[in-house]
Amino acid sequence: MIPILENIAKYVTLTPEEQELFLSKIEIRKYKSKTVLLHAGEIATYTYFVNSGILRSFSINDNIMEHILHFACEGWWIGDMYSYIAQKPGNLFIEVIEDAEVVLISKEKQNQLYLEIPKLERFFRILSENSLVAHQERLLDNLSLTAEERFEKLCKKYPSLIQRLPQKHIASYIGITPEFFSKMKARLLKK
Amino acid sequence: MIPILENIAKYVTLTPEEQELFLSKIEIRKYKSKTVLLHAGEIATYTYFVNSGILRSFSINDNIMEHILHFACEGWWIGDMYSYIAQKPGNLFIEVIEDAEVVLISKEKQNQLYLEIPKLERFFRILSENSLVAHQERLLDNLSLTAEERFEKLCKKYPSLIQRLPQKHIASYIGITPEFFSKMKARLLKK
DNA sequence: CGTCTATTTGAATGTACTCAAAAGCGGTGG
DNA sequence: CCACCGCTTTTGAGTACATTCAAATAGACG
Repeated sequence: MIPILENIAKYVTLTPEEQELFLSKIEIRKYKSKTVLLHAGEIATYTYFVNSGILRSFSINDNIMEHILHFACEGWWIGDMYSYIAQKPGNLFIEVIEDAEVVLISKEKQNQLYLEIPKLERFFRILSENSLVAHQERLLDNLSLTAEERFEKLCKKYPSLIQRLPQKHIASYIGITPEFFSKMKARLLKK
Repeated sequence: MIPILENIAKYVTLTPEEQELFLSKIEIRKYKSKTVLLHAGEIATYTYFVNSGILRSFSINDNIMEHILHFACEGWWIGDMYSYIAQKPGNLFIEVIEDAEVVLISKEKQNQLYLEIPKLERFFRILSENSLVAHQERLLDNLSLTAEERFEKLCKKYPSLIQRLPQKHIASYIGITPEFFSKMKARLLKK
């Protein structure tokens, strides 16, 4: 079974014809690690679904510090939502962390799909709602937990993903410097 | 014009009949300041749209510290999205900050509306997407900016709302203690 | 094998927190 | 109308969590 159709099937049921139509609108591409699919300042043309590998989205402030918004491995969606929906230059980079096979949906094709398969409107509504809930939780975690607690929570939530990420990226995701992350880790191991 | 219909009209066009149907599914209630519309631990039955006044959503950790997720004044939506979509006990409180008139939509009625007026599926998709973008930006702000910068950004973004909020709530929203907020404010005034 | 990047370690620093106490303010009842 | 009570805001001292900068070490990859 095609992963992206499985993903859609979690929330809405497409007929075989609809599935065919959907597949005719998407592209599948492979990317090597470190490839940048979207640069800050560009207008996002695509939303991405990951078949294999890992992607990340991040912003850079003062041309120095990277801050990771999101990771996406197998079965996850990723993109610069702001730029994609507003069709204005965004602040996010989308980059490959681990060699990846990615499904691309263009804004244009997605709008066609909304009209041709109204069920997809529901699907992407549910997707947005779930993502919103996750971001709200993460926001509250950042407001209320220490770096150590945020790290432990992340480990419990995505144990297998953590092991595939360089720790500077984990540090960036939970909002601390790589140096502090290293010290924190040493402290945790002593327990 | 009825505010909530105006809000919907921003993104989708309802026929007069659809508007009537929509209005038949909602409730309008008035609440005094400090009323709690939803307690943590309860299952959220409603999503709220604010006609007048101000509401806030927040969580409490360790039974001590409050952390504000969201404010909503005239024309804004608010609720415990997690609890509402999962229909499980949530972690958020929804409370009135300033005497308010609120439109309530129940989960049940909303599901009916999705079937009766598919355009609303689109409307709430767009609403979720916009909210997601706002939360992503706030998350990145919390990762990359100092409390002072977050405060200045908030002031620029919602100048009129700020003036209606007690500063302990602003402090909580940007993720600092009321004491530190007070000191920070004194520092900013000296400039 | 060498180069480049990631991680570790340490010292000094900064941002924000905790606790405590005082001052300010707002609403309520007498 | 004012006095009081409770809550919010301010101020200060001491502390904790996390950063910066620098340098050493370890790892990854061509």
